Amino acid sequence: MAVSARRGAPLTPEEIHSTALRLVEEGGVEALSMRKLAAVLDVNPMSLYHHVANKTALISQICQTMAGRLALPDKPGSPWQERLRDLAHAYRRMVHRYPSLWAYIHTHPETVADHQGGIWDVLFPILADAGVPEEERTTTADVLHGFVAGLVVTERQGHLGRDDPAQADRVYETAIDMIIRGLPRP
Amino acid sequence: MAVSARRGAPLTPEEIHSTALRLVEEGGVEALSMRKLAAVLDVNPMSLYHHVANKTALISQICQTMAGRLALPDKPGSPWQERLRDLAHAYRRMVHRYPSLWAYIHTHPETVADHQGGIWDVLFPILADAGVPEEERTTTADVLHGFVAGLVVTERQGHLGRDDPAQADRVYETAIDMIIRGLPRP
DNA sequence: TACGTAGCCATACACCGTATGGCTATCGCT
DNA sequence: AGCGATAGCCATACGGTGTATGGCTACGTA
Repeated sequence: MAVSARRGAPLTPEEIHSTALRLVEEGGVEALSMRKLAAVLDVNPMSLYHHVANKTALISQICQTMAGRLALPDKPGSPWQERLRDLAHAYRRMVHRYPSLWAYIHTHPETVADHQGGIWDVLFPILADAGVPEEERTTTADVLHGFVAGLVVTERQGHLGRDDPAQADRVYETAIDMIIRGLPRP
Repeated sequence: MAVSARRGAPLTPEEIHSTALRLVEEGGVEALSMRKLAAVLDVNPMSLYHHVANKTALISQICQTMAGRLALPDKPGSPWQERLRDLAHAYRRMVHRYPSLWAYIHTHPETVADHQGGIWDVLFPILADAGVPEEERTTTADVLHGFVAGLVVTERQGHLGRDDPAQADRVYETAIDMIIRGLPRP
């Protein structure tokens, strides 16, 4: 199969994805270039294109592997308020781990498929328990997701806890309180 | 002064900013390049650098001119709920007008100075009327801004009103309701 | 043994931002 | 009037980007 002269084994999509994700974690999305990635993998840049359609497809794929790493908590017995809070915290943790990639997703929504798997499977039952009627759950989920996403972006921008990370935690908590307070219809 | 051979008059920063903003409105931030801008202005690319420090400075400047175009409503007599709603709508209108530039700001917060002028001067009195104690107003403003920004981004991504723009209006309205409901402490 | 093909690579193209340095026409000053 | 400073413009060049094109090698299968 004409394996690379410099490397022993042939490339695998997994190897490409993980190293690309590592590059993004280290230097942001703008630090990921096909040439640099190829250099790290010790391969000619064009060899990547035998395993990846193009750069945007690659980013989309590593976005999905990142989303797959979202640690989803759900304690079915607990009240919906607590579960919603846990979910918001899990979301926050993930954004803090991959801030740059997350910003990319926010401006390129097409990279992530719609409303299936991951967060949504956890969020919908929570909304059901909170008394949101079924026909409103999709949009409510969208609104809540928008709120939390905007909140985390704001935090990433340095506001809410400019100096003190403990204060950021507190502000995040009270913001979640606000959401929980606002969710039930009067 | 050795005016351009091809143009009659010398370049002005205003001309550069407005044409750059036009390019961004038409094709997004990624469609703005110094070379294209120079071509539109019928000038050598390097001539731009006598009026603009570099590309990011240029973008930062057109961000500010955009922010200056935010139509800020404020009816001091009305209740804070109504004024908050008006502000959220003004924000939404602006994001819809310059979606790409807005996304850029969200991922490059350094482009816009902090907490002075524009929105904040209007938002702070509203929060005061809503009974938010002074020492919490900054973070509360940040949280609310995060909420609304995330909401609009979500809308821009096609959710909340996928098909029907009227439905998007309705959902936005109820989301603002939710914020207003959640703002006062219990 | 012959062939298809999977994997790799070298080259090239068009684009990008911008550092460098030189040209010219105008202004203020002597 | 003469002259230096300077504002505005431009040509060239460097290092970077994504990727189209086409050719090479070595393996699996028939």
